[in-house]
Amino acid sequence: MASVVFLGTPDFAAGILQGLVDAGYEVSAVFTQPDRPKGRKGLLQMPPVKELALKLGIPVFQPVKIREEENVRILQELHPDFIACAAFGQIIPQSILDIPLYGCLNVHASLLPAWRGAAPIQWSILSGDRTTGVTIMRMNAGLDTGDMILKKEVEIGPDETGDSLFDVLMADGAGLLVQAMEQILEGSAVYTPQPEESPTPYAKMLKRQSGLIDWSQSAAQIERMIRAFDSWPGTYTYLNGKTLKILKARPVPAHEAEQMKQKALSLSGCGKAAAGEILYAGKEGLVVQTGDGALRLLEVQLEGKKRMDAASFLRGCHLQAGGMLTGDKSL
RNA sequence: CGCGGGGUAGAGCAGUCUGGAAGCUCGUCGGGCUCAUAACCCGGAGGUCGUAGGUUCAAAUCCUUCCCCCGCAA
Repeated sequence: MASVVFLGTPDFAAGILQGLVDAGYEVSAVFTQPDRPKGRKGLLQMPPVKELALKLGIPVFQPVKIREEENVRILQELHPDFIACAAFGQIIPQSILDIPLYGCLNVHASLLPAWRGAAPIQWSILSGDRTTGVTIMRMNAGLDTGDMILKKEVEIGPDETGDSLFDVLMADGAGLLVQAMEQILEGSAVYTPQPEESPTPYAKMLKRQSGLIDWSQSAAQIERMIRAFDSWPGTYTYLNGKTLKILKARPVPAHEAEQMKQKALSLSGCGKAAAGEILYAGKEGLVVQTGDGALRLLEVQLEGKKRMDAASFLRGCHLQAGGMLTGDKSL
């Protein structure tokens, strides 16, 4: 059986690694990011890939920079048939790409050339794509621009979240990677160059702050963001200066939204509902005005509190129509 | 010792500063009103106030120990 060196870091990568091992490949070493401080006590925590590798008895390397000569030499001495890479988090230099006999393969969670970059899953949901998928490619020096070997398309359901899509693409990606390796070994693999231009913007890496809700966007857009960013990086807004995470929401049908708006306006007696204004808080849930349409919040979490459904939240919070959710903590 | 919020009835909270009868909203159970109801009215059940000590005539409340949950930062 061919020998493989695996490069990867998060859960997604661990799933791929498991797939390789299950398929019977001899994984001679794993490279992953260094342990990082995590959690409230700042304890060092190993990346999921390291955890799995240790369990499987595979040697683990955690270079800060894999491109350094020492690591290149280690890889050379391993004489891998393949290098398999999934969400490693570091750029792989040409000197390493040249090492494996059959090339350096990457599992990328989009249908390339769409959504090149670090967060393809979230970006595909966020932008409202109906489908996405996973692509196995032979890596080159560019960023997710290598020749494609296999692809699998996956539907994005109306309730799809970043997490649920991760699970699906991880399983499919693992299977597809194994399949691609088999094809390469028997010489039947077909390498398809990517078009130079991607049909989408770059899937930029997300930060915590990416999850701040802009209430002037449409209800549909915000709802997609909530699903796409679940569970990382999550979405949030501010209520009376406190962080309020929004975990689940649904757009309100137009006619219903209009009714609530009129009622809210007659109560407040002034102007018109602003984006972020709470139109309704009561038995029908918690409804917020957006730039286009209204959004019903179904599950929220105030800082310091547990996540809870809107009804529970309102019981303790005594919110009223007219309150504001804002992107500014000081308001 | 990174910063901070919290653990009170099945759920969500108030009460803690200024010790002195265990409360609120919802749910639940029973009854009533109603053509009817998730609406309204009346009544009931349900809590070792996270744990272990301490102070006190008296502790949810003050002091100390420990456990657990959560937000931020990294």
